This record gives sequence, C-alpha cells and structure tokens, in this order.
Amino acid sequence: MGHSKTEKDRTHKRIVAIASKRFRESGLAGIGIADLMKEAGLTVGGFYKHFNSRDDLVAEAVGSAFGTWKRQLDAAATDGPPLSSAKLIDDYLNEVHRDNPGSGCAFSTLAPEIARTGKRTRSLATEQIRNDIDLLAGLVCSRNDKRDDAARSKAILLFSALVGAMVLARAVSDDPLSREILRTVAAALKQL
Amino acid sequence: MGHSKTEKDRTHKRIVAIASKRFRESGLAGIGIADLMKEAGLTVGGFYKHFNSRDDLVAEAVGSAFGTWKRQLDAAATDGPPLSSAKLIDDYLNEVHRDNPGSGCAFSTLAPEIARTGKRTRSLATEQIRNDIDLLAGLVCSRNDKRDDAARSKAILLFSALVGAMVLARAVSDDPLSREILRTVAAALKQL
DNA sequence: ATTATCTATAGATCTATAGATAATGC
DNA sequence: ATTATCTATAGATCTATAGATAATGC
Repeated sequence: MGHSKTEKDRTHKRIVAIASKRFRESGLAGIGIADLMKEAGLTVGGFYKHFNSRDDLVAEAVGSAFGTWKRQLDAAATDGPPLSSAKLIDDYLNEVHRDNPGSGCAFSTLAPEIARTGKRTRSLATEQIRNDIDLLAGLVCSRNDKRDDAARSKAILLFSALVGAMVLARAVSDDPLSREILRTVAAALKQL
Repeated sequence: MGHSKTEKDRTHKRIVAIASKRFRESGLAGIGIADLMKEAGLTVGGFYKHFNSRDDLVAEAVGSAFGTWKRQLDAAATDGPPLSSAKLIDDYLNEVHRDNPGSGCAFSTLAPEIARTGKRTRSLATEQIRNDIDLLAGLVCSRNDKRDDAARSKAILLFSALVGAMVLARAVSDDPLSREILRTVAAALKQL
C-alpha cells in the first residue's frame, strides 16, 4: 500500500492514462472501473479517493487524450522539418493510426459519445476543436495569399475529412475498401 | 395479447424502428431491452421470441437505419428535380439533421461503435458505405469529363467530409462554432 | 493523525430464461 | 396445438460506499 503524495499523483496519472487508452479502444461505456483499476495494479476501492465519480474520470481521460494528440503534433512540429499539412495528413490517414485507436485521435474514436456526455467533457472537446482548427489554418496558409477566410475554411474541411475518413475506414470490414478510403482522402486533401 | 402472424410481424418492425432511433440517439449501449420493449408497448419477456440475442437486434436496427437513409435519398431523387450533389450536401449538413440524430445518418452517430461490433453489423456497414460511394460518384460526375477515377475520388472525399463535419458539429457545445463547421464544410464541398 | 489502498458488499441495472396465460389457427 | 406475450427471477456486472489496514508525515 503506497501512500506518499507524489506516489498518489503518479498513480492518478496512471489511471487516467489507462482509461484514456481503453475508452478510445472500447468506448466510454466499454470498460468498467474495476477493470481499469486492475490494469493499473490496484483494486476498485481506491478509485473514489482519486475521482468523485466515473464521469470525472471520463472528463479527465478525454482531456488527456486530447493533450496526447496535441503533444504529438507539437513534437512533430519542432522535431524535424516544419510540420507541413501533407505530413500531418499522412500521419493521420494511415493504417497504423486506424489499427491503434487507443493511442490515436480521440475524435475519430469518441466524438459521437462525447456529444452525449455532460457539459465538462463537451467543453473540453469544443476548445480542442477550436485549437485544432487554428493550428490547421496556420498550416494550410503557409505562404499563401488571402489568409484568414480561405485558410480557416480549408482547415475546417481538412479536419472534417480527416475525422470522417478515419471513422469510415474503421467501420468498414473489407480491408481493400478501408485502405482505399484512407489513401483517396489523403491524396484529395493534399490537392486542396 | 395479440397473436396473429401479421401482428407479430408488425410488432417486430416496431421494435426494430424504435431501437434504430434510440440507438442513434443514445448509442448502442445507451438503452436496454426492457426500455425498448416498454416503448413498443410490450414487456421484456417477449423479446426473445423476436430476436436470438441483443446483438441480433443491434444488427437489424443498424441495417434498418441504413435503409431509412437510403429511402430518403431515393425519395429526394425521384420526388422533385434530379438530386444534385448541392442538394444532398444541404440535406445532410444542416441543424435539423444535427439536432435529430435519431432519424439521421447512422454513420454520424454510430460509426465508431459499429467499428467495435461483430462481423454481421460491420458487413452491413461495409455494403452501405460501398453503395453510398457509388451513389455519390454518380451524383458528382453528372456531365463531367473523366468519370471513374476522379468521380469516385470526389465521392469518397465528399462522404468523409459530410460524416466528419456532422460528428464534429455535434461534439461542439458552442452553437456558433457548430454552425460554422456545418456551413463552411457545406460551402467548401459545393466548390469541389 | 492522516490517508491511500484493500476487502467486502449494498443497490441498481441489464441480458436471458422459465413457466403461466390467452389468443391464433388447424 | 401452437405461440406471442406476460410476470417473475436467476445470474452477471457495474457504480459507489463502508470499514479495515498499513504506510506517510507532523
């Protein structure tokens, strides 16, 4: 039974990370508290010293999923060459992302369920979408002409098509068709 | 206690129609058999004379949702003027559709959950997506040049963007941003 | 002394089944 | 006689809480 403050903090983060992954894999209702705690090496009883309710965990886990994705983008932006929209499209619309929803974009796995959750989680999603649109607008307008309007418009279309293509590619059970969707939308978006 | 064959058939269809609506509204795990039967004016016990399992109902209800949407498209196509891609885009990306998921496109409400279901439901989704792509390809290439390739490509992008925009517009809790997404993607898609 | 975790369980809910009841259809 | 529906319930599962235990930190 570990007890220190810092230990608790690490435990808390571990639970959130596991929930964030499992929720994306199985849906917000697809895994229970007992199983999540077990995977963290704990038991059910300790859960409510970390969260007031299951909904609290859902909000934190979804927020964490957004954060992870954002950090990946930032890393890609700073690491090597400046992040291009073409690279972002390829990083999103590929089979590795499709087959690993647990570590991928939370909108492609949870958006319809998020739409049914309470205020807090939806607020997080709203701010995340706002940020993503701004980020994409910055990407697609790099050294183009009319900034604001056209770039923002492009960014929203790009974001929508990325999420929609991934959602459809995952729903399809025929692999060739699934890959065609990913490949075709990626190519089409790069020509915008 | 009604008993005739035709009566049972009508009852069966009523259960499926209610499930199809409620699943789109609340998710595949969001409503139980007892509540569905109650809404159909029946009790739990009768359920298993109609379906072998809950999953059977899910498959039928999702299939029915696809059918409804297809029928709406067909009606729009035969009713008035020939269905244009612009009209289809407006029929999809509007606030009425956004606020009434129970009678709308099943992909925008259930696609991630469908991706996690069994073979049967995913097969239905696959065939539906295949059909929708063909239908859209027919729409967007009307009196254009290079048919097959370009039209099919456009159709897949169109389909992805429609679903993605609706999914994001529903996840957002800020109405102006939600409407901006619908409006912007609709406008952008018409210019393709 | 405080508290993070544990074991155990209450209470709710959900799928599926058993057996009774009443309408149909030969 | 068959069967569509009903009432009732078994068995599983899930959230949340109660009370015990053991490590921390003053």
